[in-house]
Amino acid sequence: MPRPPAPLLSRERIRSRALALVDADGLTGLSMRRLAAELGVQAPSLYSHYKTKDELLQDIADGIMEAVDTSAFALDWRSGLRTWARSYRAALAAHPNMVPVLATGPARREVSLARADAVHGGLVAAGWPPRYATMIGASTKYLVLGAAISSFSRGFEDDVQVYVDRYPHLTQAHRLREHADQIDADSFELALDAFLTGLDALRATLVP
Amino acid sequence: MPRPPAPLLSRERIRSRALALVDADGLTGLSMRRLAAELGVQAPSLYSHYKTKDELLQDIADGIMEAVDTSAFALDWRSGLRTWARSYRAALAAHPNMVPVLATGPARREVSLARADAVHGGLVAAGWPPRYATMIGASTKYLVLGAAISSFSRGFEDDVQVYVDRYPHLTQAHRLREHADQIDADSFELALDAFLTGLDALRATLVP
DNA sequence: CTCATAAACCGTACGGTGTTAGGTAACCTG
DNA sequence: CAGGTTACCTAACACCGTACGGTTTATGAG
Repeated sequence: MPRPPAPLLSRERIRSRALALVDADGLTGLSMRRLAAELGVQAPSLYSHYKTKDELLQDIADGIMEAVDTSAFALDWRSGLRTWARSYRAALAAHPNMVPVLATGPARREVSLARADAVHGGLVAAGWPPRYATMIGASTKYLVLGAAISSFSRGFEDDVQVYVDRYPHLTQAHRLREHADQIDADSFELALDAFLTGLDALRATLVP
Repeated sequence: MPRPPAPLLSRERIRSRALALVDADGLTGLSMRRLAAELGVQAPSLYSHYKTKDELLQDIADGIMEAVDTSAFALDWRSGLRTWARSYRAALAAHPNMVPVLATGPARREVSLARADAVHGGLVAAGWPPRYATMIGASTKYLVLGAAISSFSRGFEDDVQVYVDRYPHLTQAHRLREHADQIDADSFELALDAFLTGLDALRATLVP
């Protein structure tokens, strides 16, 4: 079968099917052959649309980053940071298997850069010294990516009983195993709150 | 060559050589064949010592986690948390390529569990309600793992000039490119400080 | 001291991976 | 309508993790 009358593939079709595969079966569940098969096509055909598998993954990552919201910096830096962090975390939590790609991939992605610029700009506009704006942006990113990748719910295996007697202090945590998602969400909010409170205090020492 | 008079391999020899490979060339730089070659041996021979490649990686991860220090909880929870977070971050920063394994791997590793138990226990002993101890432990881990995996220094590529004019607010950050490691360290300290300050405030509302 | 067993190496091989090369026919531009 | 580009194909390369079985040697039991 040579070039078909109507294209069978498109970057968008490939990307969305690939993301579905990753969501369902993890990063290792995505292979070019398997993806091609799901699209009713042979593996090398994908290379007419993406130069490498990594380019495909980065493109998917770009799509995920578009859900991140930095608009609230128009209000004030606190809301800006909060909205940014929450939407960022939500975007990652929607596709947890993609987090390693998002986290380790280069920041050259257009979308990431635009977001970083908005954050930095918003903080500077609110009166933070540029150096602090950089650090606050980085710190918040730490929190978000850390929460996404080391999510509590992924931390424990299914057979819980093993640990319980060996590590008595963890009992409580294990008992809450099924509420792990809630723990994750609560921990993130706690961290964000504490962090912002701390920033307020810091700011007071900077701008008396 | 059958069983040699003196063993050519040992778990320790394999593990340390494997870690050296990962440190030098990243996770993708570690293959069983290549590792075996470096040890003067054939790939399948490694399977006499490790059941799978993943078991090897988890063993390496265990070794890294041993450098994490939770002893300072004996003093007070603030020092405990600080020392834990710093030593944890340092351990990861020493082997940044291993971070994805450390972050996504199961928490069933003996060493990780012992650490988590110490943290939880330390916080509870200091008067934090168990539920908060869990969240504070998780939050701190977010910070550490996020800092390790999304390290600022890895965020930007070498050819910097491309972005500078497109994203004016980032100029400052880029100028500091070569100080990226310092930015990482400073951002982490800032985040940790702010977080702890916020926890103090939170504790004041809990224990009046 | 013998003898069975387990251990630690080897070579071979299977099924998978990302990717390249070259072929063919349909599309798009001149 | 000619010619180049495009989007598919098949075949193949170089790798990957690892299962299998063979060979010898160390080890532990009687």
